[in-house]
Amino acid sequence: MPTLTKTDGVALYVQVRETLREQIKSGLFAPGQKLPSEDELSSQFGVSRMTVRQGISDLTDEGVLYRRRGIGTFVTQFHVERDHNKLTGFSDTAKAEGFEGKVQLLSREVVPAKLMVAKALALHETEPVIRIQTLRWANDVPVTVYDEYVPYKLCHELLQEDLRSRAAWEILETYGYTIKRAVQKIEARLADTDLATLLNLEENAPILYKHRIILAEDGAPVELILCYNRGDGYSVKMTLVR
Amino acid sequence: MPTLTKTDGVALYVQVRETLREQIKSGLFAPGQKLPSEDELSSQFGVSRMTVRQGISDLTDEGVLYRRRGIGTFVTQFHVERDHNKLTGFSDTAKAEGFEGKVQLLSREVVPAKLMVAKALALHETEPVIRIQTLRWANDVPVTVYDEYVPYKLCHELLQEDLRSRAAWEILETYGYTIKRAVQKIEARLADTDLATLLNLEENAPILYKHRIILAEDGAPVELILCYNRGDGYSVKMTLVR
DNA sequence: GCACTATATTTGTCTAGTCAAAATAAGTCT
DNA sequence: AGACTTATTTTGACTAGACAAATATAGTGC
Repeated sequence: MPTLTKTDGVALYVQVRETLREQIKSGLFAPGQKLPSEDELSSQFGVSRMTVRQGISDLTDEGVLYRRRGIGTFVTQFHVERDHNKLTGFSDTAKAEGFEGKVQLLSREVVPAKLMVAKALALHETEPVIRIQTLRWANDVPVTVYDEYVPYKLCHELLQEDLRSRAAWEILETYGYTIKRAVQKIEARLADTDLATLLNLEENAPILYKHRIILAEDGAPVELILCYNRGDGYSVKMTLVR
Repeated sequence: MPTLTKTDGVALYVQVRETLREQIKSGLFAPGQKLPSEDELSSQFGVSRMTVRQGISDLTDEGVLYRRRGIGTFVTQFHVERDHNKLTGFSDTAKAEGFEGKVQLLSREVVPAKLMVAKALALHETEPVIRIQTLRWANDVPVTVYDEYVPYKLCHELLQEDLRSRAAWEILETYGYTIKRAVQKIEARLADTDLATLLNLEENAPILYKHRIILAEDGAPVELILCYNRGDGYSVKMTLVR
């Protein structure tokens, strides 16, 4: 059994969770297989049962394990990719999916908020917002047009920052804002002339449109992103829970 | 303070959670406001602090509350609708969204699994699957074409069941299968002639295409749904977590 | 063989504490 | 006034137990 350390600052339940995840990934616990009971694990790891439970709970939430009262804890059969519904940056996604990502800045300006933007960002109309338009490339193919809006009062430094590797909300994180979640709405649309030109498509080609609001820890909206993805070859993945 | 009952079979932490949710909804705790400390709540509710914490943790996972160590627990500012990423049936959705839903059965037959279907359902090619095609209406407008596949060996009774109110996976639940999650892929496409006719659209109108695999508790796929939504007026909502 | 019963196993819930870490507020010294 | 220290509050992590509920298993009686 692997030994846990009590002094390196990593919580014991996190060490338990990651140890189990590693053992599952390595095949020590195969899909469908029953794990040792919580009592057994707690004595093997040398921690209390509640600590083991916290680690296991994280993995059941992720869908790696499932529990059945009176029977035991099991590894789920088919490990579909599980990290959907995660808010990740473009460069991280590029790295994970294995393509070369490039961001081309189209424009950056301070403009008064349109009604739609003001509504999404809980501002008054005509309040100044920073608007950033970018074109994103994957392996030298233009895939997405980004139209981002951030309240000017939130972070005027955004006008100087380098935008080629990070989205605006990732920069906001470095200024002390804690980004916790985002809500987005997905629709199917058709490319207008401008979009078609930028994305190198024919007019009326299918476009996956995303309306995304980035929320800080306290639930306050910090950014609005309107996102136009070319329809061919692009898809959004998500998991639904009963 | 509301009294919790120890005998009605509802876990105390669930009662704490729902009491807090009700108090927040009623405005007793306003957005941005600080909740009483966990110690205080535990003495007010008459339960241990760990029990209070479990209730609060559920609400932070939902995004209703957020905690800051050393400071306190707070109500999030803007209550965006939170029940995204939930797997719900068509009639439940209709009820929640407030439209009249109707399901029209187009065809139901047993066919050998195509490669794509076999792959999604972890079957061998040509294994028999039940294919169900339906057209779904909202307020007498055709909005979605459903193309569902269920392994024949899983539940042949599906050939007799009434499909007008429930999706196949909802019927599987009544046969003892525990549905826990689904993974789906969303794309933007164009309507072909058949789809355009069914959905009363012009050809090449935008279509939101969903490829959804329903998974049982143990992670085994029990159903594949190919879903074609008309693009105008239809959108998928989801939340992303950092 | 079949229905029922007792027993052991395992997860779910809960308690009553402890200590640590982070943030705030008050007080103290220079 | 400003920097530093100290005490207080609050959440985070953890322990070592307890009992309940669900399931499986073995045994018993007919």
